[in-house]
Amino acid sequence: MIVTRFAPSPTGYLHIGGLRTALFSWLWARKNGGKFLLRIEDTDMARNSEEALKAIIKAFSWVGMSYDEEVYYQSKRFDIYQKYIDQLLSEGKAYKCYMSKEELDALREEQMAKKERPRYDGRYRDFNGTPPAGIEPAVRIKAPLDGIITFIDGVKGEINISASEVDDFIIARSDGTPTYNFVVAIDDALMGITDVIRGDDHLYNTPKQIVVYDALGFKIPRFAHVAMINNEQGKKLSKRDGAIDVMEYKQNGFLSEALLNFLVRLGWSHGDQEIFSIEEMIEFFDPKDINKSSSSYNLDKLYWLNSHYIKQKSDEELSSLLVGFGVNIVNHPKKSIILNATKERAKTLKELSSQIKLILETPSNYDEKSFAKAFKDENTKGLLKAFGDNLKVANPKSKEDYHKALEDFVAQNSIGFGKIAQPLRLALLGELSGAGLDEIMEILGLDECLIRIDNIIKN
RNA sequence: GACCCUUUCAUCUAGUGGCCAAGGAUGUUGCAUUUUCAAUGCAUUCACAGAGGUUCAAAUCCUCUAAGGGUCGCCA
Repeated sequence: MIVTRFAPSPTGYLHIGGLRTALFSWLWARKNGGKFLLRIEDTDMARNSEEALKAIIKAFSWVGMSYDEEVYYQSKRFDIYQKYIDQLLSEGKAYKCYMSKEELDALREEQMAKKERPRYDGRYRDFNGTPPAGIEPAVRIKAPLDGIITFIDGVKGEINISASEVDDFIIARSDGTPTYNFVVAIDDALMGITDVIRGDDHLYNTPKQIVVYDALGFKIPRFAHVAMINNEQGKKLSKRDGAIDVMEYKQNGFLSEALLNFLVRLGWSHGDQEIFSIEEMIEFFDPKDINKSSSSYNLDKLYWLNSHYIKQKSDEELSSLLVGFGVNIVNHPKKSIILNATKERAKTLKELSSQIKLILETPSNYDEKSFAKAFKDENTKGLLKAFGDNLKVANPKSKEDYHKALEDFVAQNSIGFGKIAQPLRLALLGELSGAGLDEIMEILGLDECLIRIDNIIKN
């Protein structure tokens, strides 16, 4: 059984980098009929934010990634960790360190000055004298002193880190609370995680966690470290960058399936295929096909994907999605004509909603430049009026009727289509570009068309 | 500074020694279509980081160089 997990710390919003590794983990579990767990890494109480936690769960539900079992909170599992700290202490695999913060800083500075990699020097590793007074000790684990820590990374291949690079790191702070690398290893082992898929900023935590696995006699899972996503400037995505908060994509009118499709192709591929339904992602995903190199994201492709998925959506789905963008056509009798007229020219739901609003709302004013352009010919108003009169007589019903009315009018007056089309569009939409005139008029109906034509003539 | 990772078009990528004078997609530009804007179709543009090896043969293997990234907390 494959068990994967996503283990964010609730210190910021979920950004697309996190969403992508979560997606990879989720796909791998679903593909194998395994489990995908959600675990909140909140051991550092001072830095937790309730809001951030809610945002993460909200984002998960938006994209439709379901997790198994309940959400695990590390802050509720301290007694478990304590047990293992005591165990390691009594087995002599961990020890108390009485070094003060100041001493530690001094040591680090000294090592930096000598151009060495800063690391704990092990001074309390075999200490059995009288501890200094007034200092609450932290607990450190005994890391191997020599040799090489090796693991096979599912993405990068064999990774070798010499043991001298891994110091006796702290597993419990002086206030008794356990630290990240310790609890991650314990939880992953206890929860039976078989595949740890995470960002490669954790690559260096892996040897530390292996030290914990070994000390506790746990089985080491498979690791797959996914390279980072960079921003368009090729720099690391920052959590503070509001534009990349997952929920902002929703607010900006992106469909979750477009975002997921976009993310799955960032660092992963399946031949030349670009469009993946969720089912196909699950079917084809394999961590072995994840790229080693980091990638930068490119909004153009997301827009392309998004318009693709907008066109795929049913009228029912689209119209209910649009409610969130201030357009309610759920029960509109001409819903499907409206959507057909507009969805081809919208890259986002936001754009779609404003296209629809343009049609549904009677224009109250006209852009000066556009007006001047469309009405630069003095006869234009007269032409529009004549067209309105013709319409009244023709009494068109369908978009074919309207089309015929237009054609007839152009033929009768021997003018180019553009002569009437541009002013008419401005009259109907208040804009010079947008949906086809036939469709717009069918949606509006004869009366509203005449009102709008009349309005612009009076302008 | 030390250690680790990475390097194919502007961007995402295919590619595991011959099928590659490098394929797909987005973007660009052009043409067609059209009442506008789109959409669509067709075409166009653009890359193996560099230098040395190994080999009959290298984008693919090896070495070095360069550039980018990551990590060095009683943060996660």
